[in-house]
Amino acid sequence: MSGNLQQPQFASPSRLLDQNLSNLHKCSDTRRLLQIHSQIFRLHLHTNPFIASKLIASYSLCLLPSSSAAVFNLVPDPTSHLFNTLIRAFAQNSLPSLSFNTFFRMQLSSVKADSFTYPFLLKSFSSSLHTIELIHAHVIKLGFLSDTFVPNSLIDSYSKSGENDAACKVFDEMPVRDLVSWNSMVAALVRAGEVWDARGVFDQMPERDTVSWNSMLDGYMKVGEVDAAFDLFSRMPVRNVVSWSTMVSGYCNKGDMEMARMLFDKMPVKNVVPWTIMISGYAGKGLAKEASSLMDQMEEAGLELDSGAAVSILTACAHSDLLGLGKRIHHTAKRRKLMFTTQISNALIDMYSKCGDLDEAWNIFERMEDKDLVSWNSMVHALAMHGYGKKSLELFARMEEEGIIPDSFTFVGLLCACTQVGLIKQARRYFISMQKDYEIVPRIEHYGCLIDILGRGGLLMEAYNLAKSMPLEPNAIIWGSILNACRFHNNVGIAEKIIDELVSLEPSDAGNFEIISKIYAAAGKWDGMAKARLKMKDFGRHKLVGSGFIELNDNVHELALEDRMHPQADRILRMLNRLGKYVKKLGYAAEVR
DNA sequence: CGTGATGACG
Repeated sequence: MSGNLQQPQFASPSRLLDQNLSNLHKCSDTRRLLQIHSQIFRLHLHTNPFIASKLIASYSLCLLPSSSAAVFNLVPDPTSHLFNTLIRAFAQNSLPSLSFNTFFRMQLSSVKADSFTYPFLLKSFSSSLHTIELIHAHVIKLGFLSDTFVPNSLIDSYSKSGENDAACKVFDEMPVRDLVSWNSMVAALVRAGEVWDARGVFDQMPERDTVSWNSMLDGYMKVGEVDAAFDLFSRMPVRNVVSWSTMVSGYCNKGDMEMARMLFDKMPVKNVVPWTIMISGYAGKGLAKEASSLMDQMEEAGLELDSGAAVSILTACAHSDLLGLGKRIHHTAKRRKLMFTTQISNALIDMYSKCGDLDEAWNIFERMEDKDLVSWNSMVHALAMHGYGKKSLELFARMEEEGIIPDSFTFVGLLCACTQVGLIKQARRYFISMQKDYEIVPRIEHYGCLIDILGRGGLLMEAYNLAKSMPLEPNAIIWGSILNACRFHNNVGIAEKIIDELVSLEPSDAGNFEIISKIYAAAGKWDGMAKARLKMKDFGRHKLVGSGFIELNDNVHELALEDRMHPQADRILRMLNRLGKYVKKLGYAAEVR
C-alpha cells in the first residue's frame, strides 16, 4: 500500500495500457484493441515509440495493416525499431510492396537499418528470387553477414524459393554458425527432399535441439521412410507437440490410420494442430464418422477451430465428398466468428463445388469482397465440372474485364468447360492463346484436357498423335481418356496401339481391361476379348465392380453395380427407377452399355 | 529453424 502511494498517479494508466497491449500480442481481439487504442489516444500516449510499436504489431495480428500504418504515421521521429515493426506488419499481411516502401522511407529519413530489418524484408519477399538476391547483395555491402541473424534468414528465403545451392553457399561461407543456422540448413535440405544430405548435416551438428530432430522426422516421413522416422522418434531426448504431430501426420499421409490414432491418443499435450491433422486424416480417407466424432471430442476438450484447421479439414472434405462435415466446419467457423479470409472462402467454394452444392459455392463466391486468382479459378472450374461450360467461359470473360491475369490453373478450367460444351475449336484457341498471350507452358493437365476433347469429338488419330508428339511423357489419365474415346467411337485400331502403354502404367487397373474387352466385343474380336477378360481375372479382381460412395448423416454408404448388399437396397432401387423415369422425361438419354 | 493450410487431366 505504501509503495503504491509513492508512485505518481499518472504513471499507472500508462503501465496498465502497456500491460493490456502485451496481453493482446497472443490473440487478435480487435474490439479490445480498439478500446485500448482510444484510451491511448485520449492520454496522448500514441507518440510513445514503445506503445506505438505494440499497437502496430497488434493491428497487424488483427489483419489490419492499414491501421498499423496509421499508428506509425502519428509518431514524429520513428526509431529503427518502429520501422522494423511496420515492415514486419506488412510482411505478415502479405503486402511486400508496402514493406519495401517502408524500407525506402527508413533510408530517406536516415534511420539506419539493423539486423532485424533485413530478415523481415526477406520474409516479405519469400517468393521473389530476384528481390532476395537484391537484398543479399545489399547486406553484403553493409557487412551484415558477419553475424548469424541475416544469413540465417537468407538460407531460409533461398530454400523456400527453391534455390538450395544458394542457401548452401550462404551456409558454407558463414564465419560463425549458431543452432538456428544448422537447423535452417537441415530444414532446407528436407524441403528439397534431400533427406540423406539432411541427415549428413544433422550428424555433423555440434549440438541439437528438438527442432533439429523434428526436421529430420519430417524429412524421413516425406520420403516414406516411416520406420527410420519412428526409430529417430523413439531415440530423441525430448519430444514436444510438434514431434508427436509430425509422426501423426506422417502416418496419416501413409494411410496408416491405426498407427496415427495410437500416437495421437498417446500424446501428452495436444493443441489444435494435431487435432486438425487427425480429423483431416480421417476426412481425407472418407471416414466421416471418425472425423466428426473427433470434432466433438476436440470441442469437448475446449479447443476451438482456427483458420488453419478450417482450411485443412475443408480441403479433406472436398477430396472425399464429405458435404456434411464440410457444412459443419462452415457453421462452426461462422459461430466462432472466424475471419472469413480469402483462403477459407476459397476452401469453402471448392468444398461445396466438389461435394455437389454448386449453388452454395456460387453464393460464397459472389459474396466475397476480395476474390483472388484462386477464387476465380475454383469457380471457373466448378461451373465447368457441373456441366455449365458456357457459364464458365462467361465467368472467364468477366475475369478478364476485371483485369485478373489468368494462370495455368485457369486454362485447365477453361479447357474442361470446352469439353462440356464440345467446343473443339475454342479449346484449340485457348491452348494456343495461353502460350502466346500469357507465356504459360502447357502442363500434362492441359494436354490431358485437349486430348480428351479431341477424343470425344471423334478425332482419335489427332488425339493419339498429340499424345505421342507432346514434349511430356503421357500418363495413365491421357491413355485412359483416349481408350475411352476409342470405346465410344468403336475404334479398335488405335485402342490396340495404346493398350500396352496403358497396362504398363496401370497394370492392376481392372477398369482399363474392362474397357478393352468391351471394345473387342463391339468389334466382334472375341479372341482379343477373351485375352482381356483373362488379364482382368489375373489382376484387379477386387476392383471389378464399379461402386460409389455416398455420405448421409455421417455414415458412408457404398453401392455397387448389381449389388443388393445394402440393407435398404429395395428402397434405393425403387427411388433410382423413379429418378430414371424423371430424367428421361427431361430429355436425358442414358448411356447404352 | 520444426507440425495442420485454398485451385488442375479419366
